[in-house]
Amino acid sequence: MTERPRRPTITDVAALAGVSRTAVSKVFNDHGSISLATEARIREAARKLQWTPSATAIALRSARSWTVGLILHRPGLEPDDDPRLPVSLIAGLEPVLASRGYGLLLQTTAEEREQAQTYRRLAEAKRVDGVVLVDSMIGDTRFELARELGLPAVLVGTPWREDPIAYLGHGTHGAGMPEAAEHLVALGHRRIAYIDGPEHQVDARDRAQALAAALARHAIRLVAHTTGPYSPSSAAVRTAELLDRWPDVTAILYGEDTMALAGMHVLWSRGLRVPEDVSVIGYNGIEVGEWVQPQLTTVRRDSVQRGRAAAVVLLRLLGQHVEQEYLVEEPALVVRSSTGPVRAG
Amino acid sequence: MTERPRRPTITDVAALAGVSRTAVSKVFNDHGSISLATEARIREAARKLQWTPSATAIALRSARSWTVGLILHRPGLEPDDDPRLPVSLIAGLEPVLASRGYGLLLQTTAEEREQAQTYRRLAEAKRVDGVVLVDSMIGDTRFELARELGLPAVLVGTPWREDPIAYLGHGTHGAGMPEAAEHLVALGHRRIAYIDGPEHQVDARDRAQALAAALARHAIRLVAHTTGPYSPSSAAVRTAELLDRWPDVTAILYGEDTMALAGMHVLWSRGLRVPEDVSVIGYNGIEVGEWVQPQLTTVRRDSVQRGRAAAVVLLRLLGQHVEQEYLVEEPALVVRSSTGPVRAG
DNA sequence: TTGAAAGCGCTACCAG
DNA sequence: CTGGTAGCGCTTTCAA
Repeated sequence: MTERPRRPTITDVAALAGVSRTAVSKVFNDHGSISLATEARIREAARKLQWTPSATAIALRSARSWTVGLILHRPGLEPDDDPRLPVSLIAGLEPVLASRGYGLLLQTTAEEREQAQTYRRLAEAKRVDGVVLVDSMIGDTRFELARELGLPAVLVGTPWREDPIAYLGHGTHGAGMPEAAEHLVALGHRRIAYIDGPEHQVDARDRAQALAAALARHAIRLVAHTTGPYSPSSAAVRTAELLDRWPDVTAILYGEDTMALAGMHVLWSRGLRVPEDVSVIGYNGIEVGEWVQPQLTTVRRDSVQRGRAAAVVLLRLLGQHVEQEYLVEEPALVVRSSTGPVRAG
Repeated sequence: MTERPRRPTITDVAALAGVSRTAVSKVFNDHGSISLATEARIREAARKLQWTPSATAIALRSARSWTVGLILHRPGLEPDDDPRLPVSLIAGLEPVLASRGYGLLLQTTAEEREQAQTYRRLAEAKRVDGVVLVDSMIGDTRFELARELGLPAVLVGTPWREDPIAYLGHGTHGAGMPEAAEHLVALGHRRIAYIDGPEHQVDARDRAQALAAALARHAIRLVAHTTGPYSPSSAAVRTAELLDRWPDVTAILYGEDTMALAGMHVLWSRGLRVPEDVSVIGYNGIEVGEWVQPQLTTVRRDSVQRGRAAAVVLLRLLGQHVEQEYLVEEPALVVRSSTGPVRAG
C-alpha cells in the first residue's frame, strides 16, 4: 500500500483559496459575512482538496460530540430470543438523529449494574451528548444519574415514579390490555392466566395492573400470574407449570409474542389445541405472529414510531430546533386466530 | 437546575496534585516514568475531581476516534421483518470492540447507493477508525471505497470476487446447503424448489450454487428457483406462485427462516400439510423456529460468533494486539419436524 | 468583509 | 524522574 497523503485540513483549504482559516470556517458554518467571490473560491478549494471538517476537532472545540448513546443490557449470550435489543426502536431513532447530524453509539452491558458505570464513562469522557434510556425498571436510578452527569436523556417507556425526566410512554399505562381482557371476556373466558415479563419492569407492571383492573370490572381475577424473563424458554417452563397446577385455564396472555409462541408449543405438546382448548394472546405484534398457525392474537405497538418521537424529544433537549412531529399510535389489540370462544361445557 | 461547574480538565488535576499536566498524562497512559509518590498524588487528585480524560481531546490529539462504524441498509420502514438489522452480529461485535475501548456507531441508509456517501462522510470526518461491512453484494464497490478512504474494514460475508479485503465468510461457500439437499434426497424428495434471497447477494448466490451442486450429484435439478427480497411477504407471494405452477413440488427450501414460516402459512392455507404433503427447510436457525408447529428444519449459523471473530479481525487491522481467538462454527443442518419422507405414491 | 490570535483538552518531544 | 512547549484541527472573539 502506498503512503497515503495526510488528510487536508482547514489550513490547506485556506492556503489554496488564498484566505485565512477563519474565512473557510465562516463559509462552512455560514457565520459572519463573506463576499460571494471569496466564498466561491473557498468552496472550490475545499472541493478540490476533498476537505471535510474533522468531526473530532469540532467535537473538541464545541464541546459536543454530536453523538447519542444507547446502552442496552444483554442478559444472555444468545440475543435472538432477546426482545431487548430493540431493533425497531433503533430503526426509528437513528434516521431522525442522523438528520440532525447526530450519530448513534451503541453499547451493551452484561450486567444490569454495569449500566450506571457505562453512562458515567460515556458522559464524563464526553463521548455522547445525550442518551436514550430503554427498559424502564422499578427503582431505576438512571434518571438521577443522568441529571447528576448533566446528560440530556429521554426514556422510552414510563418512569417508575413521578420524575422530571423526559419520557415517551408506551401509550397510556397498560394500553391494549383492557381491550385484550374485554376480548377474552366476550369470548366467555373466565379462567385466565398471565405469563408476564420481569417483575421489576415498569411496562410489565403497568400492563399487569391494567389487565387486572379490566378483568376486575367483570369480577374476574387471574387464576395465575407469573413473572420472569422475556424469554421463550422461560415462558415454556412457566406454561408447563401453569398447566400442571391449573389444568382448567382457558386463556393465557403472554408478555411478549415469542413467549406466546413458546407457550403454544407447550400447549400443543400436551395435546391442547389453540384456540379450541386454550386461547392465547401475545404482546408486541411481531410479524411472525401473522405467519404461524394459528395466527397470533396480540397487542401491537409500534416501536419505530416511538423511536422517531423519542429522537425528536432528545434533539430538542440537545438544543435543536425541530418542527417535525411524529405520530405515535396507542398500542392496539389485533385479533387473529389464536383466540376463540371458550369451549362449551 | 443550578449552574453545573465546568468539567475538570487535566490542568485542574495537575494543579491539585501540584504537578504538570505531562505528569498526569503519563500516569494515565503509563508512559514514561513517574515516582510512586507522585503517581499516588495524581491519582488521588483525579479521583477527587472525578476527572476522566476527554475522549474528544484524545481523539483529536491521537487522530483516532476510537469508534467503529456499522452501516446498514434499511429497505423498508418496517424493520421487524428485516433480517438485515443483524442483531446477533451486533451482540457479538460490540462487546469485543468495547473491550478495547472502541465504540460502535450505527448508521442506517434508506437507499443502497447512499451507503458509499455515508462511508465517505464518516471516514473523511474521522468519525470512525474502521468499519464493519455486512450484506456482501455482487458488484460491491465498498472494498475499493474503503481502500480509497484508507479505512480499515472487515467484511462479514464473502467478497463477490477475489479481493484483498479482510473478511469472515459464512463458513465455506454455501455451507449447510449440501446437508440440506442430502437430507431431502434421503427422504425421497425429487421435486424440490428454492425460494431464495436477493439475486445480487453473494451469500445467497453461494448457497444456491452449493444447493444446486449437491442436488446435481443425485441428478436432480430444482423444479423452481426464485430470487427476491428476504421478506416473509415476498416469500408468501412466491410460494403461492410456485404452487400454482408446480403443484407437484414436495419440498421447498427458503433463504431465511421467517420466509419459511410465511411459506408454511401459504401451504396451510392451501390445505397442504407440512411435512406430510410438503417438506420445508429454512435458513439461519432463529429461535422461533423451535416453537412453531411443526418445528422448522433449518440451517443454523451463529452470527454472534461471527460478530466476535469479525471484531477481532478489525481490531488487529486497527493496530490492536489481540490474542484471543473466537471459534466460528460452520453452519449446520438442524433437522426438526418440518421435513419428512415424501408421500408414497 | 477579512484575518490574527487565543485556546478547546490532551500528549509527545525534549531539555533539565 | 519531571515539566515546558508545541500543536492536533477547528471556531470565535476582536481588531483592522
